Amino acid sequence: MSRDERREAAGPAKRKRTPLTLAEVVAAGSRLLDEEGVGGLSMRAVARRLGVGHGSLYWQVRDKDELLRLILDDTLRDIDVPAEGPWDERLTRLLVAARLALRARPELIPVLWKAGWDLGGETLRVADLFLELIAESGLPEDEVSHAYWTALVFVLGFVMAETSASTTRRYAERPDDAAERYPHLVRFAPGTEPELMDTRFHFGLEELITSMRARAAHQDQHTDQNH
Amino acid sequence: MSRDERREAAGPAKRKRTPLTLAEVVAAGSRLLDEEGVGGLSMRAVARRLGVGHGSLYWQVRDKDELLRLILDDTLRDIDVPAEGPWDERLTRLLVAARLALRARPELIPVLWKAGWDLGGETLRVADLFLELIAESGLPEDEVSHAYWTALVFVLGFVMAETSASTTRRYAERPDDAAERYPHLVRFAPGTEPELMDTRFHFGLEELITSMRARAAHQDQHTDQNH
DNA sequence: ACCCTCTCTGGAACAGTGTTCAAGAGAGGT
DNA sequence: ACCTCTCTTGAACACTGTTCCAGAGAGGGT
Repeated sequence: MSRDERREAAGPAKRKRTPLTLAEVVAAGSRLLDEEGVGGLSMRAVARRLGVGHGSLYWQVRDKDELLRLILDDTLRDIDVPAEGPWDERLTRLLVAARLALRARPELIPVLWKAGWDLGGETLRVADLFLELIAESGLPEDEVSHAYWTALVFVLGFVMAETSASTTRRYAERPDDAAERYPHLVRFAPGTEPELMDTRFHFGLEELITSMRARAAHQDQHTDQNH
Repeated sequence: MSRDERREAAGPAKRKRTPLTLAEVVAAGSRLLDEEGVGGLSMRAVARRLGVGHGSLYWQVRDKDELLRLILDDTLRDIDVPAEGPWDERLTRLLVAARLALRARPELIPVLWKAGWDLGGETLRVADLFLELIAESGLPEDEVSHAYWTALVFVLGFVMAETSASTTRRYAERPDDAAERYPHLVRFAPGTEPELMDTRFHFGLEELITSMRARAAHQDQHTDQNH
């Protein structure tokens, strides 16, 4: 923030090379994350990609952690939702968008986790929108935060599970005595084909929203009785 | 596995020091994880704690990843459930136990994640038990795996969220224009006191199981009509 | 008793990491 | 022309995981 202001006040200065903006660093980091994964995202690699000494990055960014947080915030920028419409439809859209955004860069989930949600403006924007939609459902006030957690946790956990390298399917592939030791795993071993994951996501989402609707209706009934 | 057999076949051999078992390495790793966190859990630190050269560890363990997987498996060992009783009660117990076990060592969640669930015997045992209890609910067969995912994802995401360093509460503490920019966050900012997290966990769990019961009942109805 | 083998140890070495720092280049303002 | 203040650079530091190799030392065979 204060760094940006300094930068703007200084105008379009030209140093040896064009002066290396924060945006460039974040962009390079994002590209590197997409192409090489977290393993390839080192400060030195980012610098190399920008044709810059690795020490220079620390002028734009305090930490590697800060860089990761900025990349996360940038990733959440795309998440949005139509301004009008029924709350349940808008909430569905929001969670679908969140799933897609996180799934594109699942390595950022630990960042979101470690940082304790105390992040950039985009993250806060999405969280606020999230709460707005849930509050709109008509849930009793003290249940809003519960529903928020449940939904948040659902998306986070889901993306984590679906981006898991290999999956439970492997249980069934165990050669030896798998069928005896883990009969239910072998019987129900859940597949992870993309279409299946999609239906599973919407299945869980629908359950979430249905339950919210039911509680909200119950609340309405109560309110009516009181008037 | 094959390493253990080798070890047993060789008998209680005495080398320079007592011969450094796999169990010792895992135990030292676990203690280190508990006391210092993931950051303190380096191969060299484990070796130092055992009074052993760091190269020696690689005789017991292929990787640091393998060590982490063994620690995870050890952590899940405590998870169990009474053999008798109604499925919903047993499932509740299982998920509560899973929450507690993971919460004690949340740093292992990424291990579970990266390893793609393809882990040690304890992990498989728990997953099998998990599926058994869900299947017992009477859910239609193709919905068992859906419910498994939903519940799994709930526990994983929940522990992740609740062990988040700081939390959404901080939103409200933003000094400047937070109330204008994030009104819903400020209004509903969910606290994270331990008791609150407990009720939230059971709230979500109850919703999960209620929805399972409803679907199972629906299924019964269908079955009755077919007979 | 010898010796040989095979398991295991200790420590050096390698390539990599994030971060700090002193030295200095190059614009902007005076 | 100067000085200042921003920014770049590459070396340096303290780590990391992993590999490798010279050996120590016990067990079994002769």
